[in-house]
Amino acid sequence: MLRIHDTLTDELVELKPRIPGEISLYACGPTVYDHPHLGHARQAMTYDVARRYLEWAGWNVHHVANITDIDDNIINRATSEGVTEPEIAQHWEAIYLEVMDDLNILAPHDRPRATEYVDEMVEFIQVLVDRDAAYATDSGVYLRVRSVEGYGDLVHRTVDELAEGAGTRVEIDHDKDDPLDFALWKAAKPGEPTWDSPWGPGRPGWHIECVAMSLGILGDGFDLHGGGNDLVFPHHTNERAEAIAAGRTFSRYWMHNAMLNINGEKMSKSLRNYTTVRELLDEDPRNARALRLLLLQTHYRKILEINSEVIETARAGLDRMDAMFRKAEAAGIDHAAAELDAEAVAEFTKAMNHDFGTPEAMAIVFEQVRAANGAIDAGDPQASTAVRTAIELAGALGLEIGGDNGSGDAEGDAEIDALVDQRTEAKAAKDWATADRIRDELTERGIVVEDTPSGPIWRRA
RNA sequence: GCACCGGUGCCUGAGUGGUCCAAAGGAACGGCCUGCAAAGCCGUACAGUCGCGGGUUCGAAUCCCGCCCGGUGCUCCA
Repeated sequence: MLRIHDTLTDELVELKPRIPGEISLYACGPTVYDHPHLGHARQAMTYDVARRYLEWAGWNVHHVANITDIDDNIINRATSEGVTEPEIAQHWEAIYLEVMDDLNILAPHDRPRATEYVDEMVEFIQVLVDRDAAYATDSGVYLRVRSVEGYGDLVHRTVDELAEGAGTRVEIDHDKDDPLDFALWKAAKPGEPTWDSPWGPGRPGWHIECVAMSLGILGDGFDLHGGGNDLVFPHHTNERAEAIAAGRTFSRYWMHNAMLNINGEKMSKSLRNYTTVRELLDEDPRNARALRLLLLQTHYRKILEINSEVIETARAGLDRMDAMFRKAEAAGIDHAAAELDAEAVAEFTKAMNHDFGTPEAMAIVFEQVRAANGAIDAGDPQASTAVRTAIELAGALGLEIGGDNGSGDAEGDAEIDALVDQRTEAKAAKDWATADRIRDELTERGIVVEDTPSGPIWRRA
């Protein structure tokens, strides 16, 4: 039984899919106008892990993640750089996709773009206008928020409580019937990209794209909608309102991942305290896996303090897993065909079925790593099971054990192999001085030599 | 101002009524292994009890009340 924390009810509930055995998941994607930062990586990875686990557990998952390629930020950036909006969007989308790939995040089954769904959005808005849930003014089309039953349910606030906060906006938005109302369609302003509509040329307003795309691709009553918890209000609240006002059934469960902190504060664009994913990967490509491990060791709904120190820590944990893998390979253990440890698999599944309990799941993986190391040292034939189980379970969450930095066929490896052989010969002759000199030389070149019962193996530090 | 979330060992962090005299990873220390290392394994200390004070309960890190501290959302600003 799969249980998740549902934002709407604020309770741990059993996820009962619309179609048995199948889960439809819509995860909000980025607006492409700048470098993705670590917060975007956490968001994407949260749903990547969820999707991978569900698939591993035998569910048939339909994962949709959009690209928002038209909005104020894109227009502003295009204006300031003197280029067109599509140029900005295409440029940053390509970078986003590249970064996601580097992070080993699976491409969603569908990745719709907002600008490809404008017709559907217009049709959707027309329905809202026809139902008198929306009204047109000179500046655009607005949704009557107070006509929507349970508008603030997702944030657990009443409409009046929300209105209290929005009160001071009345004057600014003089066009609106009610300060809470928000734009579904924005009338064209000079120099902005526009599309035709029954209300004149303009462009999509708040979050209508996600409604059109999620319902368009996944259909009414799809299972799960996710995103960062900074989207709960107003973004997801408004999406939900639009769907309800149109008489549609929107997503039936909601999950939201927590933010990343730097020095105790939320990482965000406006605070300018973010690290881009590219910076992290340029520092060391292994950081892609280190970041995944770090995120897995923290529950997705908990704020995580992130800095170079905790990344280093995660990398050390990763080294431990990889060392186990190298040792197993060197010992000639045939783990690929080995059986899984049924008890560990059961515990892992139990942890994951409890609101994606990845920290517990990873604890189980590490226990298998320790068991594997011990068994390999002892020459225990059970070693292959532990090795296989660790690799399998980590792999189910997208973490590849033994993924990189081992000895291989890269440029210069033959030379290192030769040096390692020389050291082995010196050791055989008990010429410790020569052996240590060679090891020092290797160390200087960033190579670590590890002696095992089946001979030396080496890796890049 | 309103609301929400969090405060667990040196660090990152699991656990949300008994199986917890509190997982896992990292760092530290000791032992084994090694020619010496590295890696690994074993063990130890650090949480005298889970921010503080009350309460509920046979039983609380876990529930309730109050307080302190930190953060976030709305507001403001962009």
